[in-house]
Parts: sequence; structure tokens; C-alpha cells
Amino acid sequence: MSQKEVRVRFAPSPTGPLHIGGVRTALYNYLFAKKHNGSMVLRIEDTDQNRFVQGAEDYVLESLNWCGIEFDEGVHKGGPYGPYKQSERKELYKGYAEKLIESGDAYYAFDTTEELESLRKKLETKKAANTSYSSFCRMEMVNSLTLNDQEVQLKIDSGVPYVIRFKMPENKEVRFTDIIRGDVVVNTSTLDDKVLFKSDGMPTYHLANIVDDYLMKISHVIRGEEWLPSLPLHVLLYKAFGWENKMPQFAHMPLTLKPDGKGKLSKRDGDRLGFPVFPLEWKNPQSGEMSSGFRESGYFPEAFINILAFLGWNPGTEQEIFSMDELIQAFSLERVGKAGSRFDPEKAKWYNHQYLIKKSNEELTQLYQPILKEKDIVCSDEYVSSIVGLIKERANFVTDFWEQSFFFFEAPVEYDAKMIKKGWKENTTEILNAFLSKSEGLEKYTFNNLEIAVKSVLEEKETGMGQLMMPLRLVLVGSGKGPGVIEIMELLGKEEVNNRIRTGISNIKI
RNA sequence: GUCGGGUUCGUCUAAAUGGAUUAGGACAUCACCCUUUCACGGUGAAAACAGGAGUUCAAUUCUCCUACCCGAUACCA
Repeated sequence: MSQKEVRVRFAPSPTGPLHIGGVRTALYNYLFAKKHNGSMVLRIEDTDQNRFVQGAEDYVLESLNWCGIEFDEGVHKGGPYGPYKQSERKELYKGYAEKLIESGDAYYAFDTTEELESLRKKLETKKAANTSYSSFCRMEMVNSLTLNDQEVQLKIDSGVPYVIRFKMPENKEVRFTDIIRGDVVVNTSTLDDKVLFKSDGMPTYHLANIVDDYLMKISHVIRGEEWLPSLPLHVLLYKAFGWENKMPQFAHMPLTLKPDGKGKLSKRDGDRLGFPVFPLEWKNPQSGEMSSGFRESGYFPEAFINILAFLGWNPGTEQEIFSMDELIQAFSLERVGKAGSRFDPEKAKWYNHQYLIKKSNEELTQLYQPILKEKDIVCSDEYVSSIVGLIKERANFVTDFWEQSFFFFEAPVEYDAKMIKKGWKENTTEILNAFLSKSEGLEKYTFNNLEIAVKSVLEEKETGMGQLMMPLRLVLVGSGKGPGVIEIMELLGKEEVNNRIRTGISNIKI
């Protein structure tokens, strides 16, 4: 690897919300840059004004910010190679396109949409090896290769729309090395004369991308595998511009697939798959349709990043929980796999659980309090913290807390029928009453004292633990779930426990 | 169709440079233990080298073929 400074870029187009595959691309770029003390650039590729979506750019920024992925330069903060939005660089590209015309690597083309369509149909019915605008048919089309200079100039001067196409060399082998894929060879005869400059005055992705990467001194292009097929064109463009020795190194990442393995994850999948595909909630400005986000679903950004990092990469050790700093330390493109990976929602939950149980009760309390507030429940941090300590092991998300702990804040209004059938016997009322009087007599309502009370009731009544604990849980919680009964009683306090026992006794009938 | 990429348990994946592995781990599944609840946790079980040729003393690892999957084939990125 060369000694030159590492500079990478993340270059989304603002055509909608960033999905998890996009976030992963940004993440890998970030990890690589940080690992090599390099810089990370955020460039907005908005060369297609038809597909522009309001709010998409802010969404990208907010998402990456939530993930903890930071940029050194970019649209939002400027930098020495700005502007970082391609629409603001519009004037720049035409000159580069014309340069290629002068050098004979590109040409003007005046063909209309209809002409192009009939060409395609013709080639398809002929079952031609190459069904696109290429060296095989370019001499039959209306372009500056078939027209003389005056004719071309006349058309341009009179305002006839034109595009600039790359003149793909014939039957030449293009070789390149991809950090992830290794050596790839493609024959130019299978490639077409891609449009570099559109009739609306904007460059296409291919031109803008190469020009900007060169101008912004990008050293490594890390992007999705869907770009691999156009890499030969890009390599040829670097050569045509005479920038071959400045060409970045390429790494094409495997795609993120849907859980069923059919196709790459795309923005249109929304919530259909039963889990978010977006980092943040997204409201489609056109349809008003909402798509859920990982953030709103209760994922911690650290967990989200960890999950994404492991989709297609792994450190080669058995460690699975990595902080961002640890990821930076351990990351390398060489350990990125070649095959696409499916997103597994189940494992994602597990990751979140790992981060959840690592957090302190105090921190979780601060996250839980707003949820309680929404339910008009006001409790001290101390009380909530004790509850959190009791339930966090059994939750994947903070949003799971309520159903794990509602009974600490309100008495049960229903009793699980199955549990009644299982645990409520003829003598249950008698046993509960016995415990009730012990409970009423307790001065200090502590775990130890409660345990003693329980034991003495069991001795007096000559009965088993289950005869008391099951009904007790039922009247306190309403179901057969939750932390230990004694822990619950200790937190609930004497008065509340006694009340619940009384209402339970009068409400539960066999 | 054409071109390119890919293929280890259901899923994510590990196993320097071909050589011993019961092909390892994690998630999910199942069983048992713990807990007289539900989870968590612990122990264990089941579970994979796509198929076929070849090279080699030896192939999951190299080559070729087939199958399947993915991507690209736009004046979209």
C-alpha cells in the first residue's frame, strides 16, 4: 500500500432515506479512514434532479450522526475541496467532458429517446452479443463520429439536445485489482458507450464520480458491489484523463441481502420484512407513509453499528461485541468477505440485549423515565433504578421495560386464567390471609424479613412454597411472570402488597 | 439473453501459505439444570464444506465444467 494519505468518501444520492446497507458502507469507510489516520469526506451526488427527495440529505446527516460516524469534510461542514455537493459543482464537469472529446475518448451524440429505443429493440431481436449503444453500432447513429464538424457545430448552435458519450475502445482487456475481489479482467467489447454528460447539462454518476474523486484526492473507493460492473469504465476514464497514477484503490463490498436471501435490501422494503431497514424513522414526503427506524425501535447506536460491522466482516476471533474504537482497531478490508450477507433480525435483538445489560441502572433509568412520564407516572429515580436492575436481564430494549415492570406502577386489573387454574386452590385464601397478617405486622419491609415471614407461614400451614408463592405472584403481578416475588414485595412496600392481597382474595374465584 | 461477482450448519461466520480438526463460535431451535413463575444464566443435542471432473501422496482450500444465487446491462445512482 502506498504511503499517501488515506482519504475516503461516502457519496450518497439524496433520493430517499439511507438504508442499513448504506449505513454499513459509510461505516466501513469510516473504520478504514480512522484506522489509517485518514480523512472521511461526505459528498452529495445529486446529479439527477428528477429523483431528488426533500429531506433526504438531512436524513443522511442525522442518521450518521446518530451512529457516531463523523466526517472531516463535507456538505455540512465544508473543507478544502468543496463544494461537496455535485449540483453546486455543475459548471466544472462540462470542461472535463469536453477534454475527453478533444482527446478522442468521447463524442457528441444527438440520438433521441425514440431512436435509442428502436436501436435497443433492433439489437435485441437480432440477439446481438452487445445490445447497447457500443462500438458495434455507434457508426450508424447520429453523433459526432458520423457527422462532420460543421454539422455537429450547427446542431449544437441551434440548440439540438445532445449528450456526451464515452468512446469505449474495441476489444481491449481492462485489468484491475480490487482489494476485496482480487484481480478482475473485462473485455471492452462487452461494454457500452456510457453517457458521461446528460442533455440537461448535468454529468452522469460516472463522470462526476471520477472527476470528484480525483479532485478531492480520494485514495480509496469503498462502495457496494453493484458498482463492480462499471469499474472498467471508471478505470478507463482515469486513463483517458491521464490520471492513472492518481487512481484510487477500489474495494467493492458485498451487498446486504434480505433475510430470505432474495435480492439486496432496498429502500422500498420498508417495514414489510418485520424489522426496520432504516436507521431512523422516515416519513415519505410524497405519500406520507411512515417507515420505522432502528432508533425508534429501541436499538442503541452502539449495538446497531456492531451489528452492521459484522455483516460481511469479522475479526477472526470469537469476540462479537465491539465498541466503535475496538472496531477501528480491528478493522481491515482484507477481512471483508466476498459473499452477500443476509440481515438477521433475531441476532440483531441479541446484540441490543448485550448492550442493554452492560448499561448501568442509572443510565437506563434516564431512558425509562420519559416512557413512564408519557403514561403520567411519576416516580423517583431511585425507585425506577431498582426496578430496572430487576428487569433488564429479561429485556432486549428499553421499550420492553414497561411490559416487564408495569405491575410496579399499577395494581393488576386482570388475573391470568391459566395461572388461577394452576395455582389457586381451596385453601389459598386461608394461606394468603395468614401471610397478610404476618405482612401487616412487619416493621421493616426488607427482603430478609419477608423471607422469614414466608417461611413461618409455610411452617404454620404445613404447606409447600408453591402454595403461597404462586397465588402471591398472581395477586401482585396478575400473571406468572416477572422477577422473584420477594424482591417485588420489597420494592412495592407493605401497604401496596397488603392491598393487592386483599383485592386479590376478594376478586379471584375458582 | 449478455457480462461480472458469489456459493462452509436455517442465519452471520472461523479454520496462516493445500496436510491431522468429531470442520470451531455466535444467533435461532430442542433437551436438561437453575428458578416452585417467566426470563436470564449454565450444560448438552441437532445442524454445513452446492454437484461433478481434474491436478496432487494429500483439497473445504488450486483448475475446469454444471447448478443455483446476486449484481449490472438507463440521458438512476
